[in-house]
Amino acid sequence: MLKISEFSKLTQVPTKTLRYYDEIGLLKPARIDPWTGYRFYTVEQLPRLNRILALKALGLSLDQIKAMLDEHLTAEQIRGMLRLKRAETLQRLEEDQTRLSFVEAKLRQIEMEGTMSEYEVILKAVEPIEVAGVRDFAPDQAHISETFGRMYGMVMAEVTRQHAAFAGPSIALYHDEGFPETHIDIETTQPIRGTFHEANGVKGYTLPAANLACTIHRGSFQNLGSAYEAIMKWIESGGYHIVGPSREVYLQFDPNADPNTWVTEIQFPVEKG
Amino acid sequence: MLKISEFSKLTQVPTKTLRYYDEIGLLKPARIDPWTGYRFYTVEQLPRLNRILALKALGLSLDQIKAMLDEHLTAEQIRGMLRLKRAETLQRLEEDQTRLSFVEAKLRQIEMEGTMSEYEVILKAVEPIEVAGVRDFAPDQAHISETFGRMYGMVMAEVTRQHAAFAGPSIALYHDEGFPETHIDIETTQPIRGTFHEANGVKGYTLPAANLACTIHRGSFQNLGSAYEAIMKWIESGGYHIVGPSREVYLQFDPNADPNTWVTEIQFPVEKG
DNA sequence: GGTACACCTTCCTGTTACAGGAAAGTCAAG
DNA sequence: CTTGACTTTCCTGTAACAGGAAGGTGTACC
Repeated sequence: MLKISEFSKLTQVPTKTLRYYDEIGLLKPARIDPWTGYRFYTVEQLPRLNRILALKALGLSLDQIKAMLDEHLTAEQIRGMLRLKRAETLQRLEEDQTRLSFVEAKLRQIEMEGTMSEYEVILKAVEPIEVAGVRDFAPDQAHISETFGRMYGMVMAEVTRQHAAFAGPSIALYHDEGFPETHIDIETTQPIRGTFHEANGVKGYTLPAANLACTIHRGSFQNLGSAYEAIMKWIESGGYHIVGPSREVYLQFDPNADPNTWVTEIQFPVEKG
Repeated sequence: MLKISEFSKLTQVPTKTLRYYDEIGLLKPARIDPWTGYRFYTVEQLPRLNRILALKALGLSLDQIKAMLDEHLTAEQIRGMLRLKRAETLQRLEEDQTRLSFVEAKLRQIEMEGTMSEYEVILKAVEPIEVAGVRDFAPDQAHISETFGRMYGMVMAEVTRQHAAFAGPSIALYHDEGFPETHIDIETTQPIRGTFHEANGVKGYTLPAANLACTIHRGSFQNLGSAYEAIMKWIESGGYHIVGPSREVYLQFDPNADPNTWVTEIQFPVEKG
């Protein structure tokens, strides 16, 4: 018969933990003095405690351990729990690996620039988006904004004509990889709710679901470049690659207002590996 | 001005989380209607939220993020936090790797044997232990127990003669690697408290601190073999290796009692890699 | 026999980053 | 005016304990 502190010294398990295991019924003392309430353990309880510690080292929860020890599960059930745990561990492993490369990238960046970056890139999964839109070529970089305006006007006219309800800020897509000088393949869309019929060159369709690497840019479009750079760096340092056209979401855009009030989100569909 | 659910849809962050961030002062709404209490956000707050999410993705706590954003730390402090996080992540990564190999080993074992094993092996770190002991050779396997008895008698006699206080169950050490047939290098020790002077062939010294792979065996010493096997398998599957003599701790041993009551812990000092 | 000190008990709080849900007030559409 | 979608605050629960308070116990020592 060992007092709790003796058992604790023997097993390296703190008394707090032993009392907790008693409380949740995972490891009851061999005897409890009914008068003083003192807990007494025996060396015969060591194998059980060892089993508990071993299963805990595998990452199982105390609830699971209790089930494994007390409700003598079938081998199949135990296999199931272990397979699940294996999958979880594997996933956490991969997450931690990307986390590690991001931390290291951020460290390098701070070493270089001496400060936190202006743009923070995050990954988000978006659902498919129903839109009305047009896709066309801008003749060259100098006429992008003009072409855009024309395309956007077409979309707006048709959306209002069909009384379609807006379902969020408008989104532009850039289908080229890189930044070609001429024949720039761009697309202007407006998310809508409800049905939409193709008319006057404006089509109704759905932007696919995607995992997007995103960042937010504030101010005029002239300085979008560094936002794009930040995303590129992020994609590279996380081991991702681009799997579709980039998007620009015009969260706040009024051509008549001060460009400093404009807010744009830049998004690149990416995949791991 | 966006209501909380609109901001939530825009950012993919649940309203619960936004309210929580408000509560802890991490992201206050741009305006709170003083009459209704409704929270209102603006797109200008997106960059801050993005920064929060990006830092969270690096594994930083909300407290740390708050400090980074609000108490504009020096670049040096930020570097420190990131370096710490890098170290933590790296460690978790390694832990998860060994955890994964253990889970896989256990899975294989269950596939083979169809049940949980009798012996569970755990790793524990032990402090140095002051002992009185003798080391000698047993002529062959058949005379181990006899030699042991003689050595143990010597130790006990000298410990009681010097009035040294016992400090735990006695420990045997096996210095050979493998199991030689003759000239077996064994050591018998008794942990004690206080000073001890070498006399009659019994020395006082200290067993070194170590990381030990341990398991508990119940019953007579004849069946110790499978306990040793279990530890060996564990050591191999975890990528450890043996770095010193194995120990047997006689937690409960009375030669006159039923051997089924005996409890022995087997320990191998190990290191990673 | 008293006392100091180590040890034991129960009970309460705090940890992290929210999730679930109840009760009650608010807003816009039909 | 009603309905339904939203909003608020507040309470509880999560996992596995750690820290500490208040009060009872055991024993060694003077």
